[in-house]
Amino acid sequence: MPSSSDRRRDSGDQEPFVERVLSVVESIPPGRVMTYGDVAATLGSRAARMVGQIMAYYGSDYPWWRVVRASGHPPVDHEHIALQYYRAEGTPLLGGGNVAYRIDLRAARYTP
DNA sequence: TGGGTGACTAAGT
DNA sequence: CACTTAGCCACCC
Repeated sequence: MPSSSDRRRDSGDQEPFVERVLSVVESIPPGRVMTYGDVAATLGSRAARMVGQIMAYYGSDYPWWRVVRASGHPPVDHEHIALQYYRAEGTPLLGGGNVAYRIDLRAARYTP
Protein backbone atom coordinates (compact mmCIF):
# COMPACT_ATOMS: atom_id res chain seq x y z
CA MET A 1 0.00 0.00 0.00
CA PRO A 2 1.83 2.99 -1.33
CA SER A 3 0.57 5.37 1.29
CA SER A 4 3.63 7.53 0.72
CA SER A 5 2.54 8.28 -2.83
CA ASP A 6 -1.17 8.88 -2.54
CA ARG A 7 -0.80 12.50 -3.57
CA ARG A 8 -2.51 11.81 -6.86
CA ARG A 9 -6.24 12.02 -7.22
CA ASP A 10 -6.36 9.07 -9.59
CA SER A 11 -6.95 11.01 -12.77
CA GLY A 12 -5.18 8.51 -14.97
CA ASP A 13 -1.87 10.32 -14.78
CA GLN A 14 0.73 8.19 -13.13
CA GLU A 15 2.83 11.26 -12.47
CA PRO A 16 0.65 14.17 -11.46
CA PHE A 17 1.95 17.68 -11.87
CA VAL A 18 2.66 17.74 -8.17
CA GLU A 19 4.95 14.74 -8.22
CA ARG A 20 6.87 16.06 -11.18
CA VAL A 21 7.35 19.47 -9.60
CA LEU A 22 8.67 17.89 -6.45
CA SER A 23 11.03 15.73 -8.48
CA VAL A 24 12.49 18.77 -10.24
CA VAL A 25 12.89 20.68 -6.99
CA GLU A 26 14.64 17.73 -5.48
CA SER A 27 16.98 17.57 -8.48
CA ILE A 28 18.28 21.10 -7.87
CA PRO A 29 21.85 20.79 -6.53
CA PRO A 30 22.98 22.75 -3.47
CA GLY A 31 24.18 26.27 -4.14
CA ARG A 32 21.92 26.56 -7.17
CA VAL A 33 18.37 27.78 -7.60
CA MET A 34 15.53 27.73 -10.12
CA THR A 35 12.66 30.12 -10.60
CA TYR A 36 9.08 28.95 -10.26
CA GLY A 37 8.63 29.63 -13.94
CA ASP A 38 11.65 27.52 -14.82
CA VAL A 39 10.36 24.58 -12.85
CA ALA A 40 7.02 24.83 -14.62
CA ALA A 41 8.77 25.23 -17.97
CA THR A 42 10.76 22.09 -17.30
CA LEU A 43 7.48 20.26 -17.03
CA GLY A 44 6.22 21.94 -20.17
CA SER A 45 3.76 24.13 -18.34
CA ARG A 46 3.44 27.74 -17.31
CA ALA A 47 1.82 27.07 -13.98
CA ALA A 48 4.42 29.02 -12.05
CA ARG A 49 1.80 29.84 -9.46
CA MET A 50 0.93 26.24 -9.09
CA VAL A 51 4.56 25.45 -8.32
CA GLY A 52 4.42 27.93 -5.49
CA GLN A 53 1.19 26.48 -4.27
CA ILE A 54 2.60 22.99 -4.34
CA MET A 55 5.63 24.13 -2.41
CA ALA A 56 3.40 25.67 0.18
CA TYR A 57 1.52 22.42 0.48
CA TYR A 58 4.18 19.74 0.07
CA GLY A 59 7.33 21.87 0.03
CA SER A 60 7.90 21.26 3.73
CA ASP A 61 9.40 17.91 2.71
CA TYR A 62 11.55 19.36 -0.08
CA PRO A 63 14.27 22.02 -0.53
CA TRP A 64 11.76 24.74 -1.33
CA TRP A 65 14.36 27.44 -0.65
CA ARG A 66 16.12 26.42 -3.89
CA VAL A 67 13.09 27.69 -5.79
CA VAL A 68 12.90 31.46 -6.02
CA ARG A 69 11.07 34.16 -7.88
CA ALA A 70 12.10 35.45 -11.30
CA SER A 71 13.32 38.67 -9.64
CA GLY A 72 15.71 36.80 -7.38
CA HIS A 73 13.61 37.35 -4.30
CA PRO A 74 12.85 34.36 -2.11
CA PRO A 75 9.24 33.39 -1.33
CA VAL A 76 7.28 36.11 0.46
CA ASP A 77 7.40 35.89 4.25
CA HIS A 78 10.03 33.19 4.03
CA GLU A 79 13.09 35.11 3.02
CA HIS A 80 14.45 35.17 6.56
CA ILE A 81 14.43 31.40 6.87
CA ALA A 82 15.62 30.90 3.30
CA LEU A 83 18.61 33.14 3.96
CA GLN A 84 19.90 30.69 6.52
CA TYR A 85 19.83 27.91 3.95
CA TYR A 86 21.47 30.04 1.27
CA ARG A 87 24.37 30.93 3.51
CA ALA A 88 24.72 27.31 4.58
CA GLU A 89 24.66 26.07 0.98
CA GLY A 90 26.84 28.87 -0.35
CA THR A 91 24.24 30.22 -2.73
CA PRO A 92 25.39 33.43 -4.47
CA LEU A 93 23.56 36.33 -2.88
CA LEU A 94 23.35 40.03 -3.61
CA GLY A 95 22.71 42.87 -1.24
CA GLY A 96 25.99 42.90 0.63
CA GLY A 97 24.43 41.37 3.72
CA ASN A 98 21.55 43.78 3.95
CA VAL A 99 18.20 42.54 5.11
CA ALA A 100 16.84 43.22 1.63
CA TYR A 101 19.04 40.63 0.03
CA ARG A 102 18.30 38.83 -3.19
CA ILE A 103 19.63 35.87 -5.08
CA ASP A 104 22.19 36.24 -7.82
CA LEU A 105 20.22 34.39 -10.43
CA ARG A 106 22.83 35.24 -13.01
CA ALA A 107 25.22 32.89 -11.21
CA ALA A 108 22.97 30.55 -9.28
CA ARG A 109 20.27 29.81 -11.85
CA TYR A 110 20.30 26.10 -12.56
CA THR A 111 19.10 24.68 -15.86
CA PRO A 112 18.83 20.89 -16.19
C1' DT B 1 -18.63 19.31 -11.51
C1' DG B 2 -17.25 23.71 -10.57
C1' DG B 3 -15.41 27.67 -8.18
C1' DG B 4 -11.91 29.91 -5.51
C1' DT B 5 -7.11 30.23 -4.79
C1' DG B 6 -2.08 31.31 -4.62
C1' DA B 7 5.64 30.60 -1.71
C1' DC B 8 4.06 33.56 -9.85
C1' DT B 9 5.33 36.50 -14.17
C1' DA B 10 5.53 40.17 -17.30
C1' DA B 11 4.45 44.73 -18.43
C1' DG B 12 3.14 49.34 -17.08
C1' DT B 13 3.31 53.47 -13.73
C1' DC C 1 14.08 50.20 -8.05
C1' DA C 2 9.39 49.55 -5.91
C1' DC C 3 4.52 49.14 -6.40
C1' DT C 4 0.23 48.01 -9.27
C1' DT C 5 -2.62 45.48 -12.83
C1' DA C 6 -3.96 41.81 -15.37
C1' DG C 7 -3.30 37.11 -17.10
C1' DC C 8 -2.41 32.18 -15.94
C1' DC C 9 -2.84 27.28 -14.55
C1' DA C 10 -3.40 23.19 -11.99
C1' DC C 11 -4.77 21.84 -7.20
C1' DC C 12 -8.07 21.50 -3.14
C1' DC C 13 -12.71 21.30 -1.08
